[in-house]
Amino acid sequence: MVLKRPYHHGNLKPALLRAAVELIAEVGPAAFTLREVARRAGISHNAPYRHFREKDELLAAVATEGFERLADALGKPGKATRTRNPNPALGRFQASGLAYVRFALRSPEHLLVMFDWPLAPDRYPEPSAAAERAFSILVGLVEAAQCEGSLPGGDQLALACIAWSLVHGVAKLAIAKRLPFKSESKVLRFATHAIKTLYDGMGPKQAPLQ
Amino acid sequence: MVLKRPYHHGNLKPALLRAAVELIAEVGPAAFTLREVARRAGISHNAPYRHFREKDELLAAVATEGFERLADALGKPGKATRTRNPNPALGRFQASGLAYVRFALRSPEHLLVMFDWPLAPDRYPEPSAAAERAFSILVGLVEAAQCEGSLPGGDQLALACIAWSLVHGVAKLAIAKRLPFKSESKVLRFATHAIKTLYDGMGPKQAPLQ
DNA sequence: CCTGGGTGTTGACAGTGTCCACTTCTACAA
DNA sequence: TTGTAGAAGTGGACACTGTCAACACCCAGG
Repeated sequence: MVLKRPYHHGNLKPALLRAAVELIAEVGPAAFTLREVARRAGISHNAPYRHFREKDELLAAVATEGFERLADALGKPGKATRTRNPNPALGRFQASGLAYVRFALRSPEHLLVMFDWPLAPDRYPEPSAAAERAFSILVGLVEAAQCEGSLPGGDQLALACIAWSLVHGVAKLAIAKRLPFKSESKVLRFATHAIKTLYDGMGPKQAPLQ
Repeated sequence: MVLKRPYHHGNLKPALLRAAVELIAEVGPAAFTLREVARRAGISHNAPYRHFREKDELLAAVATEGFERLADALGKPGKATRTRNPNPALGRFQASGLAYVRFALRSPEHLLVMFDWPLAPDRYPEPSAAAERAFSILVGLVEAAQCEGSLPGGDQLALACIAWSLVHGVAKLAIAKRLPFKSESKVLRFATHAIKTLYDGMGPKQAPLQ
């Protein structure tokens, strides 16, 4: 009795997504190959074209998935946020920065595709839309902290962009192994320090943007 | 009388470097093609192999050139630094952050190769070495500001890394067009604001890293 | 039962990085 | 001045890639 894989895979699309992420984790997005993904999924080199118009569409799906997971990570309160914290909104804001870096360290392959793979935004609007959603979560956290009085009022967008830039820089440099911190915990401690430093500079008495 | 290109190009290597940077500026590092570079330089598809072992070696040369130009930009005092400034070292430190962002905006193709192209550091040590040199300039600026008293003493490395992370994040997000600032001048104004905010948080009374 | 269309396969083509053998020219020694 | 070794450039080949077209399979709904 022959145990053969059926002609139809069943749910190839998610399997392709998983295999793609795995492959990117191994060889990076540049050396990523549609045919190798197909090989790993045990199908012919053309089967992916039944589920994705082209290579970039698969990568766009990976990027979208990444932004959604990032949004989840940013939105989650984080267990370190104490209930007796006098500034809970501030705690969540700072925790989200740490969550950003943690996400990058644990899913570098997603981050690479999300930010380093050039996808024409008009051909693939979904990743951009998911990115907007994630960013709006950050803006919301800034606004909450402003209401709470733990961040200066005024330009939420600028404040959010500054915070985003800092944690994005930490994340990118860390996964490129360009920071002198090797272990995940050391990077996270550094990130905490960086976030605190930036927050100290944001203090309520700060001057407006020019 | 036939006006023909001589069999030997003369100085093909720099011509290839220039053509490579141009092509990357047009299509990005991912779609960058050695054969197209050769075409643009008006030579056969194999001539580049007389000057670069492989495609990655050409890209490594681009990255090295980028880090050297970045180091130059960081080291230059910057015309905005006033001679009557009470804290000249601090001024140079902050100006270097702005120079980082300016460099990214004016040479995005270099920055992309420098940070987003995965080169095995053991096979291509030169870009890493040039990166080290650039980073050490930043550390030097931090130390000078510490001597001057305009930055807190202590862990220069951590301070430099925080500053680097911030401007790197601004630079990467800006050239990926993910910041809500379109013109170069607006991005630079935002970067100035971000740097100032971070500096305010670094103030001399800051707590040590955990 | 039968049939349309979604899913998967095989084959093909142009373009790529890289290897090899070959040609052309330059620089330097005799 | 001449000869020649070797640097610089050429053309062809190979395996591999993304993508297209034509075909095979098989599950749903009539």
